[in-house]
Amino acid sequence: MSTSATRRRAYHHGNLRASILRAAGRLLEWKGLAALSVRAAARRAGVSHSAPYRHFPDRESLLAALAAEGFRTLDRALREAGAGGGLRARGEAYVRFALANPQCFRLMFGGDVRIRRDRALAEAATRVVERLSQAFTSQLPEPAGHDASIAAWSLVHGLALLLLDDKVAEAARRGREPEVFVRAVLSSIRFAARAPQPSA
Amino acid sequence: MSTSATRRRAYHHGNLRASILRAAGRLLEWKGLAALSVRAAARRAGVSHSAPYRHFPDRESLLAALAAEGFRTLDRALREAGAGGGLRARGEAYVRFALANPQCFRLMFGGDVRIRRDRALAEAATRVVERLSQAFTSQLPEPAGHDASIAAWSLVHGLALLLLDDKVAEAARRGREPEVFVRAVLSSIRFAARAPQPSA
DNA sequence: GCTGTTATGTTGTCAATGACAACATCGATC
DNA sequence: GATCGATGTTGTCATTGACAACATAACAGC
Repeated sequence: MSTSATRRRAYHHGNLRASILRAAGRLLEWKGLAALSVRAAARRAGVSHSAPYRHFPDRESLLAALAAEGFRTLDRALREAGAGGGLRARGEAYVRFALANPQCFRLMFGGDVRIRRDRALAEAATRVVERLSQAFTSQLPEPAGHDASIAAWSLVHGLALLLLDDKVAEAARRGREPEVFVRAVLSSIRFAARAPQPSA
Repeated sequence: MSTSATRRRAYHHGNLRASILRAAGRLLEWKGLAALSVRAAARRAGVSHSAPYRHFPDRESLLAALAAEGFRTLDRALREAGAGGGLRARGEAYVRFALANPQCFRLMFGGDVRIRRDRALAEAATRVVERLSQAFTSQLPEPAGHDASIAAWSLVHGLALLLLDDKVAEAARRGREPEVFVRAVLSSIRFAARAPQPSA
């Protein structure tokens, strides 16, 4: 299992970068962003407190790598959802990802990591944005379609965050399963392509 | 000006709690949440490094107080917007508040403060939620109205955060002023008062 | 093989921070 | 005017991010 660590705890770890990322990812989801320290990740990976600095210049770079990973996963989820279903399927996939990886989602959009600082992160994020935008503009006429695509993204993004924050009271859910509730909320909206009454 | 500090730097500050809050608020907006340390706030208020602990049990309580203040301000803004205009005015006020107080808004909804832990905070937050919910359910028929109110909230909330995070590319704005852009995006949506139909 | 060079971990250290304890000072009350 | 509780200060500790100096492994060329 432990690649090269099995045979006898070598001085050189073999794949420390990946190990640190795994450890950091678990700490993030289990204990939250505040508890994710470089040193804690190092401890979990079984190396010295400053070993991670060989692979990540500073803490923010480590967070950026985690966020980039998140964007790639989200991108995959959106692609898969888009293959079978339409816009609504994509929206549900977006919210599902957020609910499944709450801390990661918050990291990706929380402003704790400056996206521009990390090239890989910037690219991964841009890809997601473009995918969302394309999916929409291909189905709605310009130029209103572009604004509608922002609106749709805002809708799923906001819903995901409100659910994560537990801001949506239990009462509002009326006992429905998350999946069902999300579908209902997303369905309560129509996009105005041009005239005020598109009537689906 | 400086209330009681003018006459000669008394041992007892007079109104340290408020001073700390002011200092913390400025640090928050100027330097961001990460740079808002208890000690920095104390320095700015001109007191010793642990003086704030007399008024706030820990750092999170200080943040909670700031967030509560934010919720109260937001509540006022929503009330004023609701008096003159309708739902859309409220939505625009919501986004406007977020853009005017980015760090505070993030603090209020970022998950860094556990809302339940602080009574004042919980009440202030609940009041905002109820106001938003009421405004909607009074204009849309139940039960779809309730889901639509969540959708509307999600919409403005998500839009605010995407704008804060700079996730919305310059291109998407097409040179429009923020106010105009927000109005356009919010206008591209209609609420389905009744049966949700699985369209696209 | 041997040696030098470079990438990768380790140990040691520093300043900043959150948190607490022990002490100082003020103001109100009897 | 002595006492006591609220409020502020000083001192201290463990944790953390960050860096420097050192150690070890891997590999190149000879």
